[in-house]
Amino acid sequence: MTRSQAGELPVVGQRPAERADAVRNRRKILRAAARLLADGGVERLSLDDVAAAAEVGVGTVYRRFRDRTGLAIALLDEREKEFQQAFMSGPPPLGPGAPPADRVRAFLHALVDRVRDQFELVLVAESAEPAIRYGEGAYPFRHFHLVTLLRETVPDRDVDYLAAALLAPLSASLLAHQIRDQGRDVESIRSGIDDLVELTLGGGS
Amino acid sequence: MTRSQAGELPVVGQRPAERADAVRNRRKILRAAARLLADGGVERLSLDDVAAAAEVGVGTVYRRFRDRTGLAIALLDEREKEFQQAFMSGPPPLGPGAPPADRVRAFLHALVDRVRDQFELVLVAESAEPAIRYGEGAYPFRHFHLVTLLRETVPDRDVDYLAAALLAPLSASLLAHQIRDQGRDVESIRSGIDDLVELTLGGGS
DNA sequence: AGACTAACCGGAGTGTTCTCCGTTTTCAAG
DNA sequence: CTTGAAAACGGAGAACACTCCGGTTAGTCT
Repeated sequence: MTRSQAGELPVVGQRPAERADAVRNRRKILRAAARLLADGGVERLSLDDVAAAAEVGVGTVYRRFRDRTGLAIALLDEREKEFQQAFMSGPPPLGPGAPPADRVRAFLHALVDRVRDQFELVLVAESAEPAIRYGEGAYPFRHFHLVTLLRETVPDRDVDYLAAALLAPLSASLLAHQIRDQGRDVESIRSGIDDLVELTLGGGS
Repeated sequence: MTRSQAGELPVVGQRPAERADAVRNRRKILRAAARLLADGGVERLSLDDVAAAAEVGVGTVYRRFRDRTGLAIALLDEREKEFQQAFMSGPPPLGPGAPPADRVRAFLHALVDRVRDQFELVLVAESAEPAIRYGEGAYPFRHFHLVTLLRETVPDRDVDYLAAALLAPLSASLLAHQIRDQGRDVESIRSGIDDLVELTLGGGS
């Protein structure tokens, strides 16, 4: 009630644009983090070490990336853009052109690979607060994409919930258990997904 | 190769039975933890504080409960037993007697309440390592229960995977987002679950 | 150029989780 | 009751995530 009187009401996501030194440091930190990660895995990714390797104070790391999970998300975001293009505008069945049910299946299959490629990092990213895990980064896009596809196949259902329900089994945490602990191979997970999609969206034809 | 020669080969889960002081301390810790939890919520549940309140060294807390998530799991396990009895041998539709699809639906509905009742604690428990989160505590029972029900309705599918896929959307983390951040009410989540179950297991009739 | 301000920087400091190991306790066998 | 050893205890300390704030810098306005 005290803020924004009559003047410029700030547009929602309109941030003031980053200063030059801020940009420089963000890059330095990301590069250092990627390097440390390539070496000793996620454990090596202590933010003190990252700060030291980036020749920057810890405070700077936290201001740029909020917390450990924020850094993980930022690292993931780099490859995520390719993935987004693949399912938004790439070749079918992942991209447009194929029947929706096929695209859903292709999307979930691709997601398995995506998670598997950067297991440790995704695991860290998933430990973010729910508001962040599901409200920022890659998730909203993935969810929106699924909602769009589901609207074409089961329009009279709660597509919003169903989309979330289809994404949930692809958490890194569950996949880690199925693959590492249970010894399931990726192929059998794919076919499990196929079962799920066939049942929910019909045989596909 | 050095252990177990000819003598007593140890049975798999056969632990040596807890010593008297161990039992006493375990109880002291659990009571202290429950009390702190009732006061200041999960944040108050720092293990130093728990140890102090239980009049026990921190080392003892960690030996008895492995880590923070282990304590959360132990606290949850107390009420979990009632829940298990409800779906194993209670009245239908949750317990035996109703058609499998109805039991699945009732089970998932009950699970929403279960998670909601102890949101904070479940959130902590879910941050356990995958091997623990899915390999110990409540999860294996829930999964096994679903597998049993699914075998009666979709026997020619990968019921093991499907059971995991039905449990995944009921993570505290996702529910927290849907309820707290998105403002969904529990009723709409229930109906979302109904959509999911109807689609996968047929109309129910 | 000079001055002003908001954004940014660094790193010492705080609180917390978890480990390590010397000491103590339990309990069973003699 | 004594004795021996496995199990448990306690708490100092290491490691780490994250905060706070006095000092610095970039970018803007005159």
